[in-house]
Amino acid sequence: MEVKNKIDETGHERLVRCGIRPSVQRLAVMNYLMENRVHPTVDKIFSDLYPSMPTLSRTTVYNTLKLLVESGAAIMLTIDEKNTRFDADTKPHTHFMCNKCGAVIDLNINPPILRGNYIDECEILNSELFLYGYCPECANKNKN
Amino acid sequence: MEVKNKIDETGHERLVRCGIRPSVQRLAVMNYLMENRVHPTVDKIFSDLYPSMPTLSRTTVYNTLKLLVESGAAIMLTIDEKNTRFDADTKPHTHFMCNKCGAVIDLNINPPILRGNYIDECEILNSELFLYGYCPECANKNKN
DNA sequence: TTCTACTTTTGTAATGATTTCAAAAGTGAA
DNA sequence: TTCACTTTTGAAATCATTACAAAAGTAGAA
Repeated sequence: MEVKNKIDETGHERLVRCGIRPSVQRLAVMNYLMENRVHPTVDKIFSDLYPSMPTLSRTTVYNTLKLLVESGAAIMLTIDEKNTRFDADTKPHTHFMCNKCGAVIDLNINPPILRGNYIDECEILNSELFLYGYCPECANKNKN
Repeated sequence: MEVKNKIDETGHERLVRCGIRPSVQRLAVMNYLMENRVHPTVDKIFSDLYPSMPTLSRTTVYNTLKLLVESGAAIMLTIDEKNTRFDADTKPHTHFMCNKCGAVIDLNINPPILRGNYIDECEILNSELFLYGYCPECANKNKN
């Protein structure tokens, strides 16, 4: 079985590879994303980093995440209607969101890779497969 | 070839079938969605209906769309990061958004139907396949 | 080292979508 | 017609995100 979420780069290496100058703040956000694979929201990232970086600004987190996504160092997920979420895993994979607790989880099924195809004359560049339902914990609670 | 977006119900029938009392405003929103299959945003729906219903409130459009989605009379799409979009077609189908002009289009490919399956112990209730790229018009413009 | 130009961060204010809420209007049955 | 209930309305509040300009940081040249 494939190792899930394997990362063979440090945050610093990822930034440099993607052409991003590694400032303290950018490194903190990049490392946070690589170490916390729960698809965190902006607010989660900010409030987790803030205690150890009390001068950190929310705007910087927004700026940095935008830069990471534009440079291909992370991806943005719109699976959660309420908040944008971010993921350091840039390889195509499938996401699941629990309707009850809101957790966003990576699933071990491959999404259809359609990049480069034309469907109904539309040129496909990328695809997202989002699944919704109950996560293992909430599915169990539901049975009782 | 399958007829795309075939509708065999009136807006009134759809509301009743879904257990929604058909007020003037609800009927207007339901009919608008059934007649305008472009996955409109809340604001688009409101501003198109407003001229012929000058007492209509934006809040009513929000309330009504929420009710339609909860009752299964429409679906909500998070394909567009900026605005929630709505679709009267509740059958599983695939959506495409143009990276350039922002148009959201139905595609003639079937998304994987996973309802009822368990994947990585997650109970799947529904799925969304979102594709991004260039729509026919924008793909052509790109070539010049 | 100091100067200078450039990049990045910061905090506040603005924006825009959505929700809250309570009053007003509408509806339907007795 | 009254009464209880549902729905609509519009204003205010909320919340995520963006704009912006000042402050801070950085790095190379003199």
